Amino acid sequence: MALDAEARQKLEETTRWQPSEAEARIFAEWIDGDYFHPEATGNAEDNYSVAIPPPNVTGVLHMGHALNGSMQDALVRMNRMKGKNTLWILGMDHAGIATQSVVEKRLKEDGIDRHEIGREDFTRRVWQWKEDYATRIKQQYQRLGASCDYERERFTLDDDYARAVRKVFTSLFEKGLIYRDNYMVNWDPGSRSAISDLEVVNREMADTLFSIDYPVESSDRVLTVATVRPETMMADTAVAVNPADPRYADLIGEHCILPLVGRRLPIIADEHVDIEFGTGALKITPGHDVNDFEIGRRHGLEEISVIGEDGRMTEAAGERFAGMTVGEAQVAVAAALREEGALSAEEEYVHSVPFSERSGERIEPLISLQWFCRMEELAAPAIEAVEDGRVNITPDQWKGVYLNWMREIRPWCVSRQLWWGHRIPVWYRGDEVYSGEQPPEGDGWVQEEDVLDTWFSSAIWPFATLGWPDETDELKAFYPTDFLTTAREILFLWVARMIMTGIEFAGDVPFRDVYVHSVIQARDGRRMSKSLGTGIDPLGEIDEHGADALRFGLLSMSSTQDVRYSDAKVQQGRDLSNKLWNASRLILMNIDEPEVRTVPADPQAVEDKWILSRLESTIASVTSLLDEYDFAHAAQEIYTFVFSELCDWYLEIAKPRIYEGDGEIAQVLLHALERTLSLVHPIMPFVTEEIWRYHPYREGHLVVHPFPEAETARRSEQLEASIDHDIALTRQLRGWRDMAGVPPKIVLDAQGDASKVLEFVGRLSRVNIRSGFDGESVATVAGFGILASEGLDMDALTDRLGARRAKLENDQKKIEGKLGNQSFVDKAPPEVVAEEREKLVRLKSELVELG
RNA sequence: GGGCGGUUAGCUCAGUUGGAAGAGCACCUGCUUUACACGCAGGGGGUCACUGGUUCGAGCCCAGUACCGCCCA
Repeated sequence: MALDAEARQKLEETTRWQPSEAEARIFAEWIDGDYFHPEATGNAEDNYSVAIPPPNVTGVLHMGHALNGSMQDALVRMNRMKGKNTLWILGMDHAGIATQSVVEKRLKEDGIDRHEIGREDFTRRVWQWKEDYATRIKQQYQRLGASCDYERERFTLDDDYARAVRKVFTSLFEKGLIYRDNYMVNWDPGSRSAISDLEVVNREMADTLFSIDYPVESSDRVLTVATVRPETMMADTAVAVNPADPRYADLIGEHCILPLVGRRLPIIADEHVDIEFGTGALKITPGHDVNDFEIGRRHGLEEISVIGEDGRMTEAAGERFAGMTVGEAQVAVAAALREEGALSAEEEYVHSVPFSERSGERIEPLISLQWFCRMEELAAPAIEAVEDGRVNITPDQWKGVYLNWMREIRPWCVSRQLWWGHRIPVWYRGDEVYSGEQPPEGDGWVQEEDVLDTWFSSAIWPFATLGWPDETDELKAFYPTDFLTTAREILFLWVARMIMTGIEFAGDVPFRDVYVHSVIQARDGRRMSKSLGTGIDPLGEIDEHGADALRFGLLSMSSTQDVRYSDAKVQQGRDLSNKLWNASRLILMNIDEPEVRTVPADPQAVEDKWILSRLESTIASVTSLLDEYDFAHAAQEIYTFVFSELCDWYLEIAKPRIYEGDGEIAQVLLHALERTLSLVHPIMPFVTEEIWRYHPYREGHLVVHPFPEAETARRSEQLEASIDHDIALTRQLRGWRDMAGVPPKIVLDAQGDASKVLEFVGRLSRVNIRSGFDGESVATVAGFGILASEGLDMDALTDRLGARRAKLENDQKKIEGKLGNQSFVDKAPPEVVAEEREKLVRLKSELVELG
């Protein structure tokens, strides 16, 4: 099939790849073709599936999603092209605290407080928000080209999903792993909720360190304690010293008196106390400090709370301070102590202070009644799964990080004092507590007000999205999934928990491979963040350079370490898409479809064999790089092949035959183009699909075209080396011309045997090589005698030849020194020594040529 | 405080088992070569953070120092 007139015209006038014109149209074709929506048939062993890390419905697509999506899509597309039944599960996360707070903030701008409108009305408004944002996020993934199954979109608060969550909770409850306890939690006064350890960020802060004298009972002595939080002293229930500290050994078991309050505090001994810090005596406040809480539990101390959930002092703080904010109380307590003469020192102290990642407020450690999940039993098999390789974590170092954390896992506080989320399936009636998937029978039951931590529902994402707990066809076909790519910051929050629940509830690990990708930082090396204003909008980059360019750029800048966003890499991607487009124009506009589509196993032209060998080598290496998740090198291999080998050399070498209408080269080119497009498609889907539209072999969309499998029979290192030699000669001649200042238009004459090199050497270097010229050659280059010509600038040449000679002589000296070293010759492997000798020979012959 | 990672060309980054350092961008010199100036050809540019050690040979291995970053407490 030759190009029809319309197609030819389109190719002729489109001299640049224009992503904005094509991308939406192409994506619509993929959707119409239903390529992303597989039947739930077959089994997970043969099929390929990936569950997207569900983006939060709080925001829009950011660079992290774009990177993550590019990686997943590359693998998903490659496996789909390999003919596997492939599913990429799409969905969003309700993101409890985050979503509730953005909606709350929005309402506040309209002067609405959520407590005024009530739980039901509030959550209805959040759902409305969710609908808007889920639609936007979905469209943004489509802009990126993500080949998710848009018909199987899931949300962590859907009815079916909620059923799965209740089932998991109830089952853990019945196993006794879920329990309710008064425990120290990270209280976030901003969201008025407990949050998990993993949602706390520590920041360096300068505070005042107060030294307070606690008089020892029936003695003249005082114990001086140092604290940054004097306002919590009303909750002190002991003073602790280190048992190994000789200064206080005699006081252990005695009591001291709490200033301002007058309470008797036992003086206890605990290993935790740092002898070096302050005076070595520590006030113990089990109600308001994490470490003190544990010391208190060890010694059976009373737990007093003087700070309420609103961040204000309670009645228990005494009427002098009750109702004050924590900050106000600190000032008031310090003043009162000063008045009493109990404050012996104040100094500045820099330490690390916990803040809520969500609300940004300082965490108030409080004791409160919360639901917890005990983790050891769930962690054990999840540790094993990584140890024995059923789950493989790449890069390797993260495996160790995962294992360390899992081995020291702590109870997980799963309750949150929010409205937006899965309401905990527990009901109370008097002292009775019931947990079940459905409300209990009978009257008088009241459901728990709290909701579950968002991560409790995301923890079951890979199987809950497939219909669990029902035994669906989807589960059978697509669980476990194959691959998960994630940012390392959610390795514990999310990945570890999925492995635990997967094993516990779905009977198998949730995925085989976890790839922890790098963080793309802002151009200046800072973190990309909305609040810093350092974010780069992927949609803006797509508008400007095209989705293929962004995908290529992100993949090639990704690495095992954090990297700065590189505009140059995105431009490289744009250049590559343009190059593919134009190389294809050259081929498609000048070549007619051959009668036979196959390419001979042994084509006549050596350059044809060469490019086919290079193509198959590239296919082999790109495929294996993608298999080991080395996206950056895969992208670079493709770039080098297309630019350097295919375009700069092969197409230039082949041009005369292209224009002559050579039959064999038509076969070679169309074959090479078909395979190149297929190879590149997983990384740059749009431009390749668009080019494929014009390819005479096209029978359907490229998105489902077979992915090339490397044909080893076409590969020949020997052949590659021989063409590489002629390429090197060409470059040598070109370099010499430039050195000699020969204008590009002038064709030089050179004395030599043209049959010893391929035709292109003379053509591409613009040197007319033949034997039998009259006249003397002025220089010898690569064995050819260059004849005098009007274009030669002999002075410039002499200067530059001198420089070249100096460099060669220097190299020669180095190698001779090496070979003169007896122990090198004796001890180095013979092939290394031989190589050095060859190098020396080459250098010497080039020096001779220079004259 | 514990752990991990980084320091290579002006910039951003690669460097497989130790054999003498690469890419892209930027820079310089040419080129309206009928696929592409988002292009082509040629070129300059590095005490591989520092100090010791192992080795015939170290960017790579070992020990230490400095600075930067991340995770956990």
